[in-house]
Amino acid sequence: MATGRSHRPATRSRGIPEATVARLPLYLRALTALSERSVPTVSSEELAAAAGVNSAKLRKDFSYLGSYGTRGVGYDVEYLVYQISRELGLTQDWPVVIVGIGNLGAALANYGGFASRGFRVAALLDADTALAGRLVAGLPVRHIDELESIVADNQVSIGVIATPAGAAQEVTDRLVAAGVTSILNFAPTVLSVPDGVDVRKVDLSIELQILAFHEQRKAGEDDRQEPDGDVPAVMPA
Amino acid sequence: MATGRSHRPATRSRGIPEATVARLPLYLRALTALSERSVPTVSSEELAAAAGVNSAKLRKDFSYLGSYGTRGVGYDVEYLVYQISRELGLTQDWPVVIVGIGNLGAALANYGGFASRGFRVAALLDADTALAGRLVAGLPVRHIDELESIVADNQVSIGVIATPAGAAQEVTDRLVAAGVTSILNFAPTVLSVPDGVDVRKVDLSIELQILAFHEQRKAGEDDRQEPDGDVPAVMPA
DNA sequence: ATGTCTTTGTGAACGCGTGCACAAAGATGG
DNA sequence: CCATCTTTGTGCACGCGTTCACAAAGACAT
Repeated sequence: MATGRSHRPATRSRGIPEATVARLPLYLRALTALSERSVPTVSSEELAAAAGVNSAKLRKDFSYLGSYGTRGVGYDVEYLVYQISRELGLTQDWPVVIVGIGNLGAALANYGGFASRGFRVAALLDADTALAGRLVAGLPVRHIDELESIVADNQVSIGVIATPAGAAQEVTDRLVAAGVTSILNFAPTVLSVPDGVDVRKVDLSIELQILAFHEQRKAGEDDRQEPDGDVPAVMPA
Repeated sequence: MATGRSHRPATRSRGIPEATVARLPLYLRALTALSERSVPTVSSEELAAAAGVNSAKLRKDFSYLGSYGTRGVGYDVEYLVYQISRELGLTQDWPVVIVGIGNLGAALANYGGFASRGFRVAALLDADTALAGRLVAGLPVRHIDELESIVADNQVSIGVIATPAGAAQEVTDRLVAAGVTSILNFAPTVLSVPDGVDVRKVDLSIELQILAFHEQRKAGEDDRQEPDGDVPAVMPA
């Protein structure tokens, strides 16, 4: 999982399991593709294949939405797109600030997947005064000291942190103090936030390390290059 | 979780639960920080706090490694760094290719967290001939048609996909055919791969949508702006 | 109207992950 | 050597998530 949920013990939000919520964007993406091809209906089997999940799981997920499929036919694509979008809150506009306009921040600013899903980049912020005013993805980079006023003026509730690890906690504190209640963290640090603030993290290096673990295991099955056992009884120094 | 595991039903790799594997990089990061401050030992309580997890969970995780703490004292930092690194396969060198050198690909190429963890960027590939030869993070961008020879010559087993969604499956097929068995996918598509190939995905937009869901729920608790009920008995068209 | 066929929605069982709580282990001091 | 104190390692119970398998629902043809 490229991600960890907040520490709170799996708060089941309004009866919709967290695991289901995490899959809704996946379904939405597949459904949007179908919608663009003007496909009127899909069966749970087809949609599950497109989303890469088990069909029973998909049906159960939709049952939490109180979603209405038609037995013998399937689900109405347009209706489902609307339902899921509404459930995820994508029918409203979410202003977002991105802090830290390095390579990653610029990539995020340019990422098309945001705008098309109801997310609007309200501002790009960076501590580097040399960057100030430069256009990235058509938006001017503004200085971090404008954070508080920008968050307040635009009613920003979601912040994206793409700063170096060292700056992440301070930026978080300022975002939270300014009123942000959801944070997407790309910096490789554990952020501490008060109750009521959600943090999701994406760590590029962690994902790669998990892959390396499995890769090593695969290699070890074919030819184990390790002479001694896998769990040697070596004592620590 | 920003991530989904491969479809295979939770293959417990050599007795180490998948959930534990996903946390090892987290522990490693915290331990590395302690190591740099020359801290000799940590208790499970301290380390758990630094990693943002429950201490009992951490102790159980380490018990899978056959790890040796000392009762009454804690864990030896250096020893644990070594153990986890070895377990994750980070003591060896992992050549990686990055395909798609747009904003995101460039960000990944520049990301310091890779090199410091045993990952070496063997090559940057892009289909755009205009990019060919340009230096990104000190490496020349090479044309996608060199993929097969580069993978073979460098024994690359891990590929990172940062292309647009439309190109991702084709790139995947070529990577797999060339011998890559682990893929980290940043493109917003479901990739199909043969058995034995691991795929992990990171979808920036999905994370944001999950945050939006919780954000909406929070807002709904204070003042519900929706006049009708949350689960209206509206029939599909 | 009736029968057949497709597909949904869900009851139930199972397995994994989590966290409590405690016994065992070892360090430390007298 | 013994007592005390700290911290690990884990047995156990609980809850969430997943999957199977099937009954109910509806479409469609005759």
